[in-house]
Amino acid sequence: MKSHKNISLMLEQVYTSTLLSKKVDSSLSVHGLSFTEFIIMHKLHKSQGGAMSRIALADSIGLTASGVTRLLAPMTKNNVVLKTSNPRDARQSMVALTETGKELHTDALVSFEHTCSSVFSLFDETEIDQLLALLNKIKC
Amino acid sequence: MKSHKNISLMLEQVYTSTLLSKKVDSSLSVHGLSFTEFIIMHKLHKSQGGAMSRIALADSIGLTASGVTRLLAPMTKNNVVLKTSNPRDARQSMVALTETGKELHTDALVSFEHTCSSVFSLFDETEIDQLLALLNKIKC
DNA sequence: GAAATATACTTGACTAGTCAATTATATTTC
DNA sequence: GAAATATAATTGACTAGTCAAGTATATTTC
Repeated sequence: MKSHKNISLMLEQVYTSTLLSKKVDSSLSVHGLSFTEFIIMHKLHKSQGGAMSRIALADSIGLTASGVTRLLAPMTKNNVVLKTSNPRDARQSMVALTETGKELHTDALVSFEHTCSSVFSLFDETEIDQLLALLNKIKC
Repeated sequence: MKSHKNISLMLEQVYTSTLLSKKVDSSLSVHGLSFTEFIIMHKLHKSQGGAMSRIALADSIGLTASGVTRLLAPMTKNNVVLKTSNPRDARQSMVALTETGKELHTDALVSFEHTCSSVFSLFDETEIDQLLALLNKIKC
């Protein structure tokens, strides 16, 4: 029966992510970073121009604008990111990595890569592609 | 390069779960339940004998014992679950669904099934099995 | 069978968010 | 171009957890 499997899949999907997040959190803790903070830094690093608005950031990581505001507060205080304004739209405040932030990202990325490859070590490349394709087929 | 894909996969996996959790939370809110509360009720419902210790519950859902204690507090006050003792081990306090809890679970399960089938509507049964198998291959 | 160690919780202090309301600025509409 | 509406971000009040320390009971070790 399909509905039964749907339920198992949902539970398994969320359970797996809970454990994965904890694993990543503990691996990043040596850098003084949480997983979410790292994701923010990584998105900024990858972004065109190196700066993003809070809304763009929130959407890209699946959080609310409010959550992003709160997460950025300590990161700003710790000089990991900085706030600039967008001359085209005075409502927006753009966020970018500082030099310190860039270095921290580079360091943390090494730990993050380690954790990822350990967690997915049983996968061959085809399976990774398969899993990515299946995740993208979920209608969130 | 594989390490690059590992990273994308990790980010995608966690991002998807964030959105899924929000979707389920909003669907269960009409029953006054959070996703985690529903999971607790569902595990109790499925459990042999209908009662579980806090530790068993915590392990089965990927939370800490502490988190479970805090989650159960309001559920106990609202007469959804009840606490009993284990005569074989006085340290343990067992949790079970009340009659109210059983009815609530039955109702909420309908909403949950709906959400699950909507979210996985693009999947055929083979793909569900595939995704389940791949998730189980992750080394959490 | 007493002492040492391990297990099952619980609690205090904290982080990581959410939602609803508010403020400030942009955009649309007429 | 003034009024109505929409968007970006922040804040207050809250829920959902985490970790480290503490308490109570079990188990092991000698």
